[in-house]
Amino acid sequence: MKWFNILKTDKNNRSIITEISIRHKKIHTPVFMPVATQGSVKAVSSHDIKEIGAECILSNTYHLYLRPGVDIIKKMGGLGKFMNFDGAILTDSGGFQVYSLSNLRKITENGVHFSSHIDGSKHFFTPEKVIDYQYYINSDLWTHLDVCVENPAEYSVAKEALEKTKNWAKRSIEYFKKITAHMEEKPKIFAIIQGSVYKDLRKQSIDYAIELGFDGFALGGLSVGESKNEMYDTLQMIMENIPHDRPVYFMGLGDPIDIWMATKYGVDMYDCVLPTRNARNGQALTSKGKIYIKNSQYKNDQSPLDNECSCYTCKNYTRAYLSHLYKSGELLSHRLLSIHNLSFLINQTKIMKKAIEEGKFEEAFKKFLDKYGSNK
RNA sequence: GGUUGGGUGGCAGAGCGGUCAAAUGCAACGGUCUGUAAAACCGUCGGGCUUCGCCCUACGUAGGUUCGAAUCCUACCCCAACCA
Repeated sequence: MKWFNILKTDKNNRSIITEISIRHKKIHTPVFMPVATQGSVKAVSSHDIKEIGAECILSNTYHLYLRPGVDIIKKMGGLGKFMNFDGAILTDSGGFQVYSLSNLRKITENGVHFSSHIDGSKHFFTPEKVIDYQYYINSDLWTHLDVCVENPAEYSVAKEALEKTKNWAKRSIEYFKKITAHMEEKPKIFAIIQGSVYKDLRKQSIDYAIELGFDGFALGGLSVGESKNEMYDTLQMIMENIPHDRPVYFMGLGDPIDIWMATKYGVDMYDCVLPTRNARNGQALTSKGKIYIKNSQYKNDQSPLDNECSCYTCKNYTRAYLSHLYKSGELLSHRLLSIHNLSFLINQTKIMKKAIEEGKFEEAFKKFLDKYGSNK
């Protein structure tokens, strides 16, 4: 049986629903994957994650390597057992930390030298080591070490980053094949597509990923400084050049409008810190747009965060209470807002699936925008 | 009743002749966040305007000294501690 199955495509655009089967777990796309950087979707328990309906979460090799250490995770039976989550787990390679911790690292041909953001200690990541670490973490979907550059990037800078990324991709998949050869239930590995906003570079990146035989495409180097229009243009160009015979994952996308848009272009998978981070910072996503729960207008508001939402938070608590919790610095506000925001995004993907199923994606998208508002 | 120390913006609390519409913190108000170094960060915060500046009202109250007072003097009103 194939592990990646296309269930339905919309006639008028590239939106698509698929089913991914990975090591006895199923992922239905389009899918939103909550981010559990350090083996925890911040503020929510694994029980909450399941209840929210997340089929897959994303964790981070770099962070788990530094703390608690991948050896400990291995000893605990892998990350799923460690954090008591039985859904699928995708791990980011640490490539994003190459970008976000740019002042703490040095890239060489062979890998990346890091100073730990925790204690300053020195570490060296190679493509092979990162594969090893994911083996210890025992995630289901792996990514290779890549070089992510901030936008806007000079062509030469983007090209150089891509060259390294390609080189590392090759080393990664070769080592991946070796290390997973004995495994009965093999994980899958995604290529990270780089190339900034440059068409020839992106094309080259895609072609090379196909040539090397990666299991999926992870679109990197987007939503890292470029304008929305540039991002959409680049995405469209990428999607026109990508064969959809394997999953396409847009790394780090979480704005609801962006997810709708990317799904229209054919993307299957998303992850983002936005719903959880913004929840902790007092912002709730609703079908009528985002709201700041601390704003004075909500302190007397007896309605739920979102009338159209049936998450645990919306079923049980008022905006007035959430406003009070947030302003009082009560930790419960983080949990309740995180549960809601994650539920909101996952619910959006459900709406998308249904619409694609019925061949009405465009209408559903328009309906969403009409209510949500097209202002960011 | 006496002595001493105080009364500063919503609160706490600096300032003790001009650079003060008044530090700082909190509160309040608004915003940012896209493969998490984030329960973080950024604005605004006396009023009014023709708003990269100007005008008005303000540091308990009322007078006074001074070119100039939140800052010095006098009286009064409060508050705190101590002494009768």
